[in-house]
Amino acid sequence: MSLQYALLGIISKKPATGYDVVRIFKEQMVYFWNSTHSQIYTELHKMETKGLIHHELVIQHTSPNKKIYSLTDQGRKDLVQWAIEQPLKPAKIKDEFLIKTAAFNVLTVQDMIKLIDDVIERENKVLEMTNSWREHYINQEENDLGTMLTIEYGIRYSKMYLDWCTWAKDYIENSFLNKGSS
Amino acid sequence: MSLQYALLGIISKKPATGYDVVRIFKEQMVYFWNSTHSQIYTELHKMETKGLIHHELVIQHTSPNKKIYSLTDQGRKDLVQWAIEQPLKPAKIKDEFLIKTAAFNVLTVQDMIKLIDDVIERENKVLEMTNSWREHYINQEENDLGTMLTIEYGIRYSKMYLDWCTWAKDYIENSFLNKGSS
DNA sequence: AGGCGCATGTAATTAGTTACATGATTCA
DNA sequence: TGAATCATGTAACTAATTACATGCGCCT
Repeated sequence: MSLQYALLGIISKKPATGYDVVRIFKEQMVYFWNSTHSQIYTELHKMETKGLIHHELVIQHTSPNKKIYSLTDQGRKDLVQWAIEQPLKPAKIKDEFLIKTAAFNVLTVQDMIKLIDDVIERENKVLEMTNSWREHYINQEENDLGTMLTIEYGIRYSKMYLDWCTWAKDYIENSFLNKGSS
Repeated sequence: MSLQYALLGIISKKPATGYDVVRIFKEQMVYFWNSTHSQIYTELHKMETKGLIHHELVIQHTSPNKKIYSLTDQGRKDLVQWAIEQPLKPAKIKDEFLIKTAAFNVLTVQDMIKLIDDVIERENKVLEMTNSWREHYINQEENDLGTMLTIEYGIRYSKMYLDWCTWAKDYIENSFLNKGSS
């Protein structure tokens, strides 16, 4: 259900295709939402049936035809009402790396460090992508408040994650200095 | 599937009941995993059938009987193998508040500020809980590396979230100083 | 008397993932 | 010539949520 509001929110800024939404999720929203193209397309169909959005078909020659979705009045009304009236559900996070971290007791120090290094590399890439996306975004005509706020959130999230990784490596190294491994 | 490894990880530290696991998820792991009792009980059944865990039934008089689960050798082996060999899946986050934030363009400034204040209040409570849980935990006999690392992660996460909220309020106030609302 | 903590489970439904399916254009 | 981008969809399956179900003891 929340996915529908996520989609309404995205489309509220600018009419978009399902394909656009997929890109937005992974470029700008990885830090707080995720979905797949199959789920998005089916959800858009349902929302159109409910009268929350409608589409305009654009015939293309060099690439496949596309459906550009916009909000209906009902869709906009529902979005606003949800945003201000619906009590916030707590965030739900599934982070496998931290599950592995929680289970460090079954690993050797070398394995721990390797896992952390891998995640540092990964998170650095994400941060780089987000940084460059922000730069590109800021040098544009329109800049949307929601985008400015959430992109800053993403950058802070990545930095916090990376700082914690560095701290964790230190903590582990200190813990095992005069103790040996596992 | 990852849930099974999360459960193996928890049980690897200390034998636990389904009920214990539910508590651990919400006290210590809210920052990186979540599940419900119904899912956990059914998953524990499956894992026992697969020979990853086994239980000891404890008959109680003042409260209901309980099943204390421990890892089998196979369970421990599977956990280690998963931790060191399985490539990390990217974290999946579902944070409704940030979806609302992304859609701030449809709201009034008052509504934005109210939403942020609500989330600050909520996050402060979470941080307090985590802080007091950590203090209680540190003053104990055994202290597990995974727990130490992930609890620190949680505290950093909450602080980052709160800092960002403060920053966002400032940003919004500055944006609308001489412009009016919506 | 009513709610919370302890403790476990199943059934029904919804949400999400993975696999299957197509096809032109562009770039290396 | 092989992979990536654009673009949309359905089918099969797995994961997760919500609702239903029980029952004692303790605290207010």
